[in-house]
Amino acid sequence: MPKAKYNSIYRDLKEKIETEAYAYQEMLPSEHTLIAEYGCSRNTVRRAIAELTADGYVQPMHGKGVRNIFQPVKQAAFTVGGIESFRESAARNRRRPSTKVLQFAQITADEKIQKRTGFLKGTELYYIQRLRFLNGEPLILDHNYFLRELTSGLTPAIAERSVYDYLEGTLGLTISTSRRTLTVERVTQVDEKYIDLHDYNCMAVISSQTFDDNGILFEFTQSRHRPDYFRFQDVATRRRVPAFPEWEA
Amino acid sequence: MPKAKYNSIYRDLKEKIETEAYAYQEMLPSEHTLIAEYGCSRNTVRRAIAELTADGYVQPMHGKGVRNIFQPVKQAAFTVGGIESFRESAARNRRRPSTKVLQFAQITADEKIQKRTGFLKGTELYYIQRLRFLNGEPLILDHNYFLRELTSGLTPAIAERSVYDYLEGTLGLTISTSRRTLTVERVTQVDEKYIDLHDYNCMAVISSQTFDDNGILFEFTQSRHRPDYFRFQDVATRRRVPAFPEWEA
DNA sequence: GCCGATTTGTCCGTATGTATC
DNA sequence: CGATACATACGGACAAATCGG
Repeated sequence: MPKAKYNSIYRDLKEKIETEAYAYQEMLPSEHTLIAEYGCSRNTVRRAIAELTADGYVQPMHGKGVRNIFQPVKQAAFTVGGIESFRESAARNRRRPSTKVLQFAQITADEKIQKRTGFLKGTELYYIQRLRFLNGEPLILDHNYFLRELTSGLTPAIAERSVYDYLEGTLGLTISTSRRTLTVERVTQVDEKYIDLHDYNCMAVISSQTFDDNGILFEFTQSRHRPDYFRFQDVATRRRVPAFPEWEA
Repeated sequence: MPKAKYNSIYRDLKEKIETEAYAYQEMLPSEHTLIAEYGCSRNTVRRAIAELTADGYVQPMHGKGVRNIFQPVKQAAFTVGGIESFRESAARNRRRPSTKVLQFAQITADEKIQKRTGFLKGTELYYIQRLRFLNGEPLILDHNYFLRELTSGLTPAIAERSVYDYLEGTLGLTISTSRRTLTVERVTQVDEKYIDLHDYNCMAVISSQTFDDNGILFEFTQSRHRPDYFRFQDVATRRRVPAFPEWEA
């Protein structure tokens, strides 16, 4: 799908970095060099580099060059940036995924659901509760709410396989932005029933609202992870702080 | 610091969105309109919009316009994107921060520290252990390792006030990228000693490596948060899956 | 269904500023 | 100081998606 030039340059550089064609801390070729190499404009090279920066792969330094700061992840991370289905994320971590559907229902949002999920009261939804296994061990409990209007035809069989494949492939839904919140919550009776928690009394919880390309909220999911199999990674950049004079006093 | 034009447009639009000058789901003015409004080029407007998109504030739709998808956070969030000092983050959440220094030492990295922090064996470091209070309640336990070579002159007094102010202000260090990992870990004896955990037996743990603008790792921090006061937010975007040849047929 | 107007997406070339060496 | 490198900004061109007539 993305055959844009900046994207192919981005992927090419990314692969070179990952395969250590450039050493850690080494400078990448200058923009000027890359322009010649890829036969494109400066803007296009800069855009590719901007994406690598956002990924935490490189660090441009004014007047000096662009430094490779990529370090391969030693330990498998469960969740990293982007929006991924359970199957995609399991595959990235080389684990065998499987799913058991615990509940599958058609419901109508009430006040309580509105407050939790963001779907307005009266909205027609699917509610799905699923247990997720990695290499045969139950580790994640998912509660999904899907907007029926945009996800019609969902079945337990699809829920067991891959909802995202169905939505993107069969229905042609375009998944766009997702707003996620990560918290740590006490275990519930349902958690305890299905997941062997050892002596943990907390779960790592990712709550997310997902929008399609029309900006319509079509999914709310609460994904409850057993702590020891949970890891979330992120790259942040420093922003200059705007100034709050009253603190200085 | 950032007096760049795109940045002022970004901040202006951001404030308008936050103060609901544009309603949720409403379209922003078109690029053409914004160009006239701000008296700048199209690229400059587009760059500001790109930043708002990365923040999850808006969603550009090809051929249609740019939609406002910002929803104010109901519950105070403790940690969101970016690199923030404890004081900055407390202020953003309108809480009164205070800090007690539990340990302050000069150490040399050994094998174990190298493995945990990424500092090579033999590196001269400061090790600081601090207890963080919000509105007088102890909620966070921080373990910091700073590279002495780049952070010389640190004292317990500075550690109690603000290390970042000292590094950025006095030393002129420029903080750049940070690689963070979020996990949930069992409480330690030290956690229990200083933080009233109720019956939680886990902590939310953010481990981060921070680099300066020369790409040098100068800080490793492990920040252990009491679960009920912890919240992490994120906006993700769906990346097109690279190759489905059958679609092209 | 076609066409044209609007809007965003991609790409180019150029100019100027600023930091580094 | 000049050369090199990245940062910002401008203006223009064409493509692709959407919408209304």
